Amino acid sequence: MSKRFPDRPSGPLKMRDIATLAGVSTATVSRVLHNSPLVDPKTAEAIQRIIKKANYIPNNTGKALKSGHSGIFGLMVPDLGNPFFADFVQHFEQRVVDRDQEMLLAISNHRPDLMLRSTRRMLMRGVDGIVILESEIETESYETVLHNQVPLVTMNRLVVEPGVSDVAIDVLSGQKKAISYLKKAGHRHIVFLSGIAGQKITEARNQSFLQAMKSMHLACRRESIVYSNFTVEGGFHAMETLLHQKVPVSAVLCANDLSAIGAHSALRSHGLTPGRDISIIGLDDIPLDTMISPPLSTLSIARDHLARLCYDALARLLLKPNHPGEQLFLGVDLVLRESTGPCRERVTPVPSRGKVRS
Amino acid sequence: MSKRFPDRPSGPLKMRDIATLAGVSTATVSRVLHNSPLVDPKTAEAIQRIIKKANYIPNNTGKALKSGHSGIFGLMVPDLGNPFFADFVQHFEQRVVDRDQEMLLAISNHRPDLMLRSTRRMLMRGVDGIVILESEIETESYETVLHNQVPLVTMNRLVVEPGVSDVAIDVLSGQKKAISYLKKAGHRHIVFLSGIAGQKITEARNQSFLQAMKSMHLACRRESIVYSNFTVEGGFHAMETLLHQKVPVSAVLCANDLSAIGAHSALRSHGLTPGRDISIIGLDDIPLDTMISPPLSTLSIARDHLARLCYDALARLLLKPNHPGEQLFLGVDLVLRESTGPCRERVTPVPSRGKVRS
DNA sequence: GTGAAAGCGCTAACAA
DNA sequence: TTGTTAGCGCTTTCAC
Repeated sequence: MSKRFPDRPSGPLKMRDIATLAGVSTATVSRVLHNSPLVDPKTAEAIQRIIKKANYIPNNTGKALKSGHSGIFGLMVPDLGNPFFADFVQHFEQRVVDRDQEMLLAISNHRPDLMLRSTRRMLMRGVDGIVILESEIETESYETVLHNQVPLVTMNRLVVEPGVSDVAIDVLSGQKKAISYLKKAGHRHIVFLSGIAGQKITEARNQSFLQAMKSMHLACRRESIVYSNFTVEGGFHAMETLLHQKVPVSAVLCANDLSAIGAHSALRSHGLTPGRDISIIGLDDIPLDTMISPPLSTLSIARDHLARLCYDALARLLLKPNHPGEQLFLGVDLVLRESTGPCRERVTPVPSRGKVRS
Repeated sequence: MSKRFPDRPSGPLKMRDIATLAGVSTATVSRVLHNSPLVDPKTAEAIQRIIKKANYIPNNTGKALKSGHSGIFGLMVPDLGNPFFADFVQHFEQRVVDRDQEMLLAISNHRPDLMLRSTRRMLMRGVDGIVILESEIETESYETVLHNQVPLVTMNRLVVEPGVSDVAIDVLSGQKKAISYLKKAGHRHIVFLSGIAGQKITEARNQSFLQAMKSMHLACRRESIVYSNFTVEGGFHAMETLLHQKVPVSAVLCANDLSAIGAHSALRSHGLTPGRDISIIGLDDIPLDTMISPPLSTLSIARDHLARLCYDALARLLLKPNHPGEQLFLGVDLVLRESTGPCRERVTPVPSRGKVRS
């Protein structure tokens, strides 16, 4: 690609150069590069040798222009600071490079303007498909993608259209697992430390939380759901508020591990011990969970599996031109560590008699 | 790029389509897209409107083929699980997209074979330049790059050649800051929890540690340097070994924060308190540092600055065809938190008199 | 101020 | 079995 040395004889070698060196046409070289059986083994071997010796690296730009496929996939994640996404990126990259394709990475930071720009840039580069790990997608950016007929895989949007598949975490069943465990451990006052207020996904998860509670015959009040922003700081503040307001709470289910760790930290800073005084359950299962004390119980999401699901869904869209799109789900596993334990209900003991509103 | 809908009228719009719609030639459309002053403002405006309405997105592949510049930069990092690299990637990406360029990310996992393959793939995609955050680069992969005349920026290699610049952390001055502080705090038995045995960078850092100790008039013995692998587990095991062998140690300087956190954890699991019984100083300054208890003192590396240094060095190589390459350094700051404190020398108290070998 | 045309590196009919 | 050739989408002289 580089033309940095216009004074030099040539710059990087082109197929033409190899062809000339070998005394054949570019077509033959191209065939050799694709292991076409149509070429004389002797010629092929000779050309292979020349390619090797000259250290020729084919220029994919030409190929992409011709074929209409770049072999590049766009991946957009909100934030690499969250180990969950960092890990996903690693798994996705591995899958992509195993197939000699590439990954164009964009960080969206939950910002619609960045999402739009990144989407546009990806389309300009001629990506073959896009995976967006954002559930709140602005219609505008989204339609730009659709309009350009590039297959898209989203996460947790629970919307499917032709050319657009979605992979969602099966949060409801996860919440049921967690709440079922907590109930058996004697917990009644369970709070959901949710995501960002106003987002569709947050609302959906609140609903599934309420549904899960209901299915376990546990009551909820308005204070049973508090909002945060998926960060440690956010979880810390949410928990602090909860404690200051003396909301009855013996267990907290969190929207993700980072906010759970924030809540964990808030508890400790109040002299409370997670798992003894108040139980905490996160969602994701990041390495950090086992590095804090006591280690965090969580609903584990298998990132390798998730990355595979996304990649394969994209591959399927790619394969079938008018694919209707599909909705996939990934289950989660309850991983019990030490931030959970039997209920002690220290904060506001359940009165022995009288009206308990919850 | 996509030819997924061969049955459809066309697929994504090309410049030709816009030209036809506007009743002009592709040359004019191209000029408009580049804000050329040579085009009639009225025509320009009309074309702009059409582009907007049709939601036309130029195909960069054609442009790249023509110009010889893809506007794509390759970034290779060893491991996104390390927050240091994840953070670097975020800063680098931001810098790249601010200039409407792209970032092709590859994870090398310290594996020479992956590094080589990734380098090849990047060259095939016609990247304009490459940044490799690996200090141990196999000659083979490296020469492939050089041979193809793509500018390269490496990290901590301390080797510079035409077309190849290096950005290095000024570890020596950092170690001096740390050791100076520790000495003032009364520490004499300072151990360096180093990197992977056998690597060039490890050897270099060992040497600078010895030099720093010497400059502070502190003695070293063979046990003053132990090896690890930059991970939490590695740091844990190294510290365990140190404790089991009853090596006299009152302070530990670590090769990075992750291994420091491992050492921290090992201390705690032995009932020792970092900062009180043994002091620990890391290197990097990752968010995790403040999430453990007691929080980790460290030598802070500014990732935003580092990313800028790398990007700008690459830009400079790109600008000047026969650039000789440059060696840059980034300083570190000692950040004191609670994993450091006055010496107590509990493990092996200094004898009041007699020969002290260290 | 605008258009025609060549060509970037590669592939794949089609010819030979 | 191999070569010739026509483009893929875009830029950019050069001519009008």
